[in-house]
Amino acid sequence: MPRGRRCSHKGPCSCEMGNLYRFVEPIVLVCLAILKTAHGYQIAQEAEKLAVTKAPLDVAAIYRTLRRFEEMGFVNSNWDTSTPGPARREYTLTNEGWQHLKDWDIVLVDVIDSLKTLQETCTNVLNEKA
Amino acid sequence: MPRGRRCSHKGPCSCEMGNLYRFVEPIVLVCLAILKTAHGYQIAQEAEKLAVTKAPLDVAAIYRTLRRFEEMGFVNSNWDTSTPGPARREYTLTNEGWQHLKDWDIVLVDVIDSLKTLQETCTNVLNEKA
DNA sequence: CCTCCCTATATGTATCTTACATATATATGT
DNA sequence: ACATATATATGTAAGATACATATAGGGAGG
Repeated sequence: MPRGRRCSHKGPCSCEMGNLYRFVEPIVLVCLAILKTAHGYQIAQEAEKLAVTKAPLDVAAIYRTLRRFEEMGFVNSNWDTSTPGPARREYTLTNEGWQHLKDWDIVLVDVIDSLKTLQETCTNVLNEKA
Repeated sequence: MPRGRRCSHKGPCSCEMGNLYRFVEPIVLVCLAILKTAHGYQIAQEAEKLAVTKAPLDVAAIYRTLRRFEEMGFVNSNWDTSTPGPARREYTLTNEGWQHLKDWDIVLVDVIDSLKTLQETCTNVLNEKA
């Protein structure tokens, strides 16, 4: 989001801080792991619960991530035309996809730990000044 | 960092996960708040303790962030030629800069909270599969 | 003197990611 | 007929990272 852009969320918001990483990749992986088989639109809805910022994930980013995952061998897909409405591309995780989720789990633990240190340092230096 | 790039860090690493956000902006602000007055190179060294990923912050990103902060009114700067060696551009936080740090503190708390939820969900779904 | 390294700032640019707009298409409700 | 929900896909500008490169002052060692 363009820096300084006004959004509808209350208080200082991640939306105004520039293009913060949205963790689309691990969120899509977790949603697929939960749903076992899912299409993009369904993942977009499930992902709202897991969004890292106050803004919902961009569906375009989700579709592109899924296509990239398929190129990388993390998911398999096939068209589902059995239901009424537009056709759905159904995705399921491969073993490589599950492994990638495991890797992300480890990385997330590291990132959270580092962010805690940063945030605590931030609070401390603000308190010292006041 | 290019996706899948090998790095020297042990185990699954944020370096291999694509261009993860490095939180350069809040890190530079915190370093400035700690050091009161500092130049870019000094911030780069202080920032290593606070880096969110295993890789140190890109010094180029730090210099560009400082110039942008000045445009935005978050810091003031002046050249320091009193010491031997190359001239240093000394930065100090303005009141607006301190306020921006406060905003980042709030955003970081939110982001950490959301990431915890994501990571816990990740671990749970991995355990359920195993 | 020359080379190497550290200090210090700055720019160039390819790639990645977000943000948002837009296009296409099927089906349902009013 | 029209709006809305479902569903996927592409286009593109702006933001951010990753890494290379350029410029310069100063100290250590051969």
